[in-house]
Amino acid sequence: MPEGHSVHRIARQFGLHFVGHPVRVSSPQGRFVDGAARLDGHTITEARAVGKQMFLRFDNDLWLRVHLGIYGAWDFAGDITVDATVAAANGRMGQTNQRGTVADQDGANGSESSLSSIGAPRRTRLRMAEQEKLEEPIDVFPPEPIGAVRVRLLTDDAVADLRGPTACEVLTPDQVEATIAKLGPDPLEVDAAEGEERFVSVVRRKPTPIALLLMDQGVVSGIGNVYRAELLFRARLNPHTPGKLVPEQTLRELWRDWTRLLATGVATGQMLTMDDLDPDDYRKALASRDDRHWVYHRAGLPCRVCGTNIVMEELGGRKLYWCPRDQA
DNA sequence: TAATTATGACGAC
DNA sequence: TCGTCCTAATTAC
Repeated sequence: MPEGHSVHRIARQFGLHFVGHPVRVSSPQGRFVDGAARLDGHTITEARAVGKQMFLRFDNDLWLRVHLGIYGAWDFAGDITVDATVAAANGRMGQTNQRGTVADQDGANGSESSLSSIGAPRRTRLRMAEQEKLEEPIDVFPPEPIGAVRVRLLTDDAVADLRGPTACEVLTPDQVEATIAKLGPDPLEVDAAEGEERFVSVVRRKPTPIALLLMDQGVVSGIGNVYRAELLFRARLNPHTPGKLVPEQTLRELWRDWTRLLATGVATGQMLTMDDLDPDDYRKALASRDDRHWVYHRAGLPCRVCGTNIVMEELGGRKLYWCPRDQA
């Protein structure tokens, strides 16, 4: 799935172009007709991300909860925002004048600056999932829904189509609160010190391998299989170490590193887990998933630090990648 | 054209 | 621990 960074970016897209607007809500696929009817015609008042879940609040005090699961995606079209890093990663720099709104951004460290609105309105089409992909511009607004669209949110200027979610449901405020209460801290949602204390105290009580705890959304929110593998390598921590045996200082550093990686991910739209790349390696990292990580998806390839072959094993039904030497 | 894969999570045993 | 659900892109044949 879209790990935590993507969900925050999607929530931001909704914040920019849907919050404050009345929306037509429909289910072209037909599997969310009743839910859509409860929201249709209402104005979105808030877009919020916690971990891998997004919550949209409507002015009738109902919420839409969406979890993209392993392959869900949002397709946006119309007046939407594409930031410069994503445009660059899609090889579309210099063509943005025909593609709606582009947000300027510092390339290498990904900090945001101004928004610049350029060119033809309501033309851009952007898929937001674990990656973001700029598609061919639309020629009529709104475009016909393509494929299995569970829910369509339509304003005068923008449309968002949801496909393949693992969860898409209407919730009351109490139900939203209960859902969020079950989640571990999200660095972008909680006070930094409080989040760190919650994370450390929960992990220190458990005999479970740290690799499983990092993926447990009740322990910490937003980490998926890529960030999990990369965080453990960055900490040079053996994935099988029981939570209670990980030194407290290491756990604090893990939390802070997650905070950093998440911020970078939200800023750039990419899971860039190798720091301080030179410009050439940075371009490679943007261009290819396989040049972006220390260990993820590198089974059998030499470790970038020590040259030992990266190991892949199944743990809890998911693939775990790690360096048996550096993370001994 | 079919099989495979994917950055989740849940419920039944 | 296993099966199941949701969809699309990629790879194999």
